[in-house]
Amino acid sequence: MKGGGGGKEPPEEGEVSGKRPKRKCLQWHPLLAKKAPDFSEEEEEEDEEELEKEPVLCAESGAQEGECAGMEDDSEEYSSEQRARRPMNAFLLFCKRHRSLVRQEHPRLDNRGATKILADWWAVLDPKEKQKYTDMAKEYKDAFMKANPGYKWCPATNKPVKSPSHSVNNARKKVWSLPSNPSKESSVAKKQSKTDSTPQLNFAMADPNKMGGLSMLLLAGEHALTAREISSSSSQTGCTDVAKHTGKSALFQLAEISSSPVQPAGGSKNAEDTSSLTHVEASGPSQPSSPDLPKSCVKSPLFQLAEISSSRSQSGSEGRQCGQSALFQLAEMCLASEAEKMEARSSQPSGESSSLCAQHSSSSRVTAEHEDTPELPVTTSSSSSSTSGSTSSSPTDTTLSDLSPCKTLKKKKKKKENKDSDENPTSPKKAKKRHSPESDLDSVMFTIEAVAKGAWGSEETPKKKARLSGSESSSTTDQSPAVKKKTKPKPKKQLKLKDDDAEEEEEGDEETSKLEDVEMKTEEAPLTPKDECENEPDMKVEPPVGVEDTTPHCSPPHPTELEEKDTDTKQPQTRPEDREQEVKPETCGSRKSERSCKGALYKTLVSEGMLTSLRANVDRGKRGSIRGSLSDHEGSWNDESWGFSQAATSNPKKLKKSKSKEETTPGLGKLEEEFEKKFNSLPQYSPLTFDKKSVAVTKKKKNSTSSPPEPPKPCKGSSSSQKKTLFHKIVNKYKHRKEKSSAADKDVVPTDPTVGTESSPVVKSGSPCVSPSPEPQKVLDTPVGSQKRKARKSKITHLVRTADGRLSPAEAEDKSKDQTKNQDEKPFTQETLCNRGVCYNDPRSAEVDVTDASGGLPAFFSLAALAEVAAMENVHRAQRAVSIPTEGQVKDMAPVLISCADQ
DNA sequence: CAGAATGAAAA
DNA sequence: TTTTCATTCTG
Repeated sequence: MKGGGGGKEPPEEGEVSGKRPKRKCLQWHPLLAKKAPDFSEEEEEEDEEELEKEPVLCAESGAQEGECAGMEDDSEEYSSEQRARRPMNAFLLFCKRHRSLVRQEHPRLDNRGATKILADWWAVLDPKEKQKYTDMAKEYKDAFMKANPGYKWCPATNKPVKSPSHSVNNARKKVWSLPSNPSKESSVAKKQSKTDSTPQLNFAMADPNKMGGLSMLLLAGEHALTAREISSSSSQTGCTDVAKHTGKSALFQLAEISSSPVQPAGGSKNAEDTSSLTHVEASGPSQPSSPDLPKSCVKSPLFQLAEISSSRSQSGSEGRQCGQSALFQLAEMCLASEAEKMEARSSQPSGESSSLCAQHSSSSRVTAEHEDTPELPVTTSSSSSSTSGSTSSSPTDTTLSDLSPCKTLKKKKKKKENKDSDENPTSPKKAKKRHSPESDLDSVMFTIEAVAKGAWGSEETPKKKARLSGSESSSTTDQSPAVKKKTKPKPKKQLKLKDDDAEEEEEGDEETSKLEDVEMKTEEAPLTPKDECENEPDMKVEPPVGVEDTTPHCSPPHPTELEEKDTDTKQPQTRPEDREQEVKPETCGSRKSERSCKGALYKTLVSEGMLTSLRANVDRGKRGSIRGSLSDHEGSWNDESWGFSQAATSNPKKLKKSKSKEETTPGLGKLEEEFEKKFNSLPQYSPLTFDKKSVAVTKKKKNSTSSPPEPPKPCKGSSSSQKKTLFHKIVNKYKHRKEKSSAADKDVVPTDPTVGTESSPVVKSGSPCVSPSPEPQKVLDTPVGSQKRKARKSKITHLVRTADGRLSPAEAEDKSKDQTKNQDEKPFTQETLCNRGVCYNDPRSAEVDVTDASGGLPAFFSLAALAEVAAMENVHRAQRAVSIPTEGQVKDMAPVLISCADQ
């Protein structure tokens, strides 16, 4: 990463200090390194990763790293990173997957606290579930090792050994990327090549086509264009910028490709699109590349455009022009057949934009675009639809295609779907949506701008959302996006955006478009066989994304939940888009440097929560919906997936990076993607389950039973019945734990007077049920700080325990903490149960809740108690947001309550 | 940057 | 057995 070929340094810390900068970097692939050098910080990593892939390809083709990979990796990346990060263990995977949930539940809780909770959860987790994570971790590790044959866990020691820079670096790189391996290994391993090769190859395979093709195209185009650009043609201008960023574009492409996790099929649409694009290009500006592009390349054109736009954004003035040009290009591409028409149109816009370029104009446009925005999605869908006629059957379609490419492509890729069939259906829709030609242009522009801004990620996310939400989302929009936003459980991520109240309208439009997309997606989904499973889950997940939890767990409350979900989903969707819109204007308006703009925008978007929310939602959704089913299929992920992942992942990366801090998500390279996929497939347990568990535990503890630990069933399964089972399991586990901890229990406090309070933490926005908080209870039950681990030196201090077994001061402290937590958390537990059904949204009502809590439910609540709680929650909600009718909620809650009671 | 957790690997 | 380090991110 860091090093990336060219300017890699930039990236993170460059060499960071000797060791790793700490950045969060996931294990993205080193491959990317090449490209991005210039770019900035955030993207750098991503880009690099993406780029890496390319290199990888090269490497594969040749000796491996040969040039690209090897060089880059070795010299730069390695040096900078040194070694890949060690693969996460099961627990870490679990943490990664659930941390967001925990945080949501307990917004105030800092990570450490979250970690503790997670540890508790982990402890409670059923063996089966745990096993899943363990297996995943193992796979991950195995894959990693394949990639990095000689990888040593402890670099430090090793470091000294080799030349500091290289050897170490090598190790460091991301394991994932193959290329690195070879180089790394060079010293060490000689061995690896073969095993590694396979995975790598996969990478390479995917990459080369795409990457090479794209990059080549881009470059060629750039050159050609550059010359022209200068002249003025809008479209071409874009190219020039592109040239600089080509690398990036390549990355993007990769990313996109990668993003399409699963199937290559996605290419099909792309291919068509590309073809259209190619035509356009050919007709227009640069002739060269387009024809060559393979299907895989197809996307590339779009990407290129996007990239271009992005690049332009980065670059200052030129960038602007470029951006416009990019838009034009896109339009052109789309229009391909209609190129002429398009050109005419484009020319106009281009003239405006290009001349003024700038953002000034952009701002105005943006506003206009907002209106149009809805179209975009539509367009996207349409684009996908137009499979057959690469050139684009109708102008409208073409336009649509333009927009869509990004999104559609990604989606498609993921699915791998076969192109045509899917596309066809969609196309009609697209056509519908498409407004006037002009609008199309606008939309295109919009998209481009978005891209430039960094919306890319956002765009993607929206897509996902769309996908997820699918039918659901459609309805949802209305509700109260505002509510959630406001609520924002977690301040940070999700909601920065808040600003956007006004945007709601837009959102609605967008949603509609999204909906369409969704439909498209849905259609597509079926197509892909393998993916179907995954996809579906994903789809589901997505919807939830917006929402906090997916409901699976909470089956009972459904009605309300559903509504809420919808709303939630909406929000998320809206958010991103909103964000984009908002951002755009801002960024556009005052763009600073291109890059900064882009990065900033992107970040903002992400930070705002679009990304995060997405991620979180996704996770939840997956976990909820998928849970059981998905978890297992990892199966092949090692080689295949890796390969795949490598190929596909890009999107996520962006997200990650951008968000990296926040969520992390995808970011990785292909591997990562795969990894992520798998990761996502891992069951996510809703807090509820834990809560229940914890609750149960607490109760049980009291009882003292000795029930065996068995775990009942993993949560995965079904909701209602499962709940109970889970509950029991949990209880059992807890018992065990408690037994272990024995003395500590006291603190726990089964009762938790506070119970009522916590709902707020959940905040999360509305996540309906789930999020709420299981943790607390656990905390309560278990001594929070898991003292399990021996204390490390440093830790030891606080651990002191009295001989009695009672809390030592230290423990007392812990307990106190716990109590505090309890207040926050514990209350949740009970409430959570209720909540889950209820779904409260209070964003942060913790305070309020507390008051409520004072009322406190008894540890176990009677229905009445629950009802009260629910009522309170409702009230809160009403205050905040609104949307949810209290009465209705209450009704909804009833079932939930009942369920709780049952438990 | 420490630290909270768990786990895997290395010393 | 003890250390490192993987992830995440607040303070």
